[in-house]
Amino acid sequence: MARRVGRVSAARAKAVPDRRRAILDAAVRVFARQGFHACRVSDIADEAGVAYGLLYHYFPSKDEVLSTLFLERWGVMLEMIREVDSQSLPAREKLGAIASFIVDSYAHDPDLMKVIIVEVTRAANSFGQTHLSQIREAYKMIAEIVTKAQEDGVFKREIDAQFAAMAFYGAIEQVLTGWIFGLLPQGEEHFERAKQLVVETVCGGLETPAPVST
Amino acid sequence: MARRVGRVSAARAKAVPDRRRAILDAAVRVFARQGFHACRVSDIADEAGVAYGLLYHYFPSKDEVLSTLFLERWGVMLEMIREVDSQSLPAREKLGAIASFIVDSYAHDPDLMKVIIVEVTRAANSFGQTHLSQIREAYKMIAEIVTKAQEDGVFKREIDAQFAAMAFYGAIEQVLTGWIFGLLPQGEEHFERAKQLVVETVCGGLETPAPVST
DNA sequence: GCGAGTTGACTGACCAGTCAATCTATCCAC
DNA sequence: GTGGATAGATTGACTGGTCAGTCAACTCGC
Repeated sequence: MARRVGRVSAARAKAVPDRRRAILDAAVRVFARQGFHACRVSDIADEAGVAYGLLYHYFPSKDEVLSTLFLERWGVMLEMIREVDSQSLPAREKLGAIASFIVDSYAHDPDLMKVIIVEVTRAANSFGQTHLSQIREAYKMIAEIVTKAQEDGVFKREIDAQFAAMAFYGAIEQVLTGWIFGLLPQGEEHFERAKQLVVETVCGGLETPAPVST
Repeated sequence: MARRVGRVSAARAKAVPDRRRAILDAAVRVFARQGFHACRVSDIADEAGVAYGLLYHYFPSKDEVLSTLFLERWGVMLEMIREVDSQSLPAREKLGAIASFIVDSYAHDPDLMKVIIVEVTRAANSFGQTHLSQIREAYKMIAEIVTKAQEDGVFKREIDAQFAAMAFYGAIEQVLTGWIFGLLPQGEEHFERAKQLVVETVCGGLETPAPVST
């Protein structure tokens, strides 16, 4: 964990290349290109321009490299959802913020999101199992937003919040998957549109028919 | 392919155990339990109660076993969608039939659906790539149903049909994933409810606000 | 000259796929 | 109906290649 070296005045940080970071960044590219199982540790080392053994200086195993990548990013997302959740906003905007964050994450670093989704989030037999509690945490918070909206009468009560959360998250992830597989057009405007569409579609189906009366 | 032996009068078929089938069935259980990459070919042979080498008598490779399982089932689904598509039904009912079929498939053989989803449909770097055209075919037909409904004015036009198809299919697959991961309650009544919820949610969001006028 | 950082050849385990041997059902010649 | 031939089904020990992880040696800044 303790990455700080305390050796230099932080200003000269550039001069000391962060090999650990280089390895993580290289791993993202390699995992995205070849997949976790299909790639060799030497592929990561080569991509990082680093000796094979150095990876084991910074990480105890190949698995741990992927886990680190996942936990880093997923942690940011959980924090973001928690942040959004704590504010008092309409459910539609909360869900919109979450959709935005996920889509922006993809737009900003498609490889990383591909790796997280393909190798962790959807890998029910390997890392998905290992990090189930983290993943579950996200679903839980989304479900809470839905429950809250149901209590406020904004969302229909007959739709189970757990299911709604799954459907919402699933819709987003599938759109990302569409981009990952190259099945859906990408680009700034498509990303923006996707955010709206997902929220529009899912919230449209969840909201009570007559938003005027009570 | 030619499984017929022509040796017996088909009535005594029971006496001739279908090893090929036994291997496929065993593979489903093993893949579901351990995952494709984590299991060994000998695990499949053991589970099928068959010698190691026999698997290679019926299949050219371990990969081919999984591909066979996927193509068998996915083919049935494509045929079913095509069938539904050809009838003249409201879009909501068409999508409902598709959701029903997928959920029923899971209810009927959870292991098989788990394998198909986890190891193929969502495996962007391995089998998902290999069978992309098959997978794409399903998305395409769902998108066509949406397009048709948009032309009829039943669905909003501002939502891209491709995206809608992805969101719809993604919502279902995520609900299955919830069951697979043990995050969502299972059982006959939950399965029935899930069908309604997915259709209700997604169609609710896609349909034009005022279905009365026009 | 100390130690963290770095190197890459090597090892041990694992496992997909091969193959020669064995088994069994069916058929035919007599 | 008996023996033997034939071919497909079945067996499992073995091979070859792969690759995660180890470790002894080297570098270099302080």
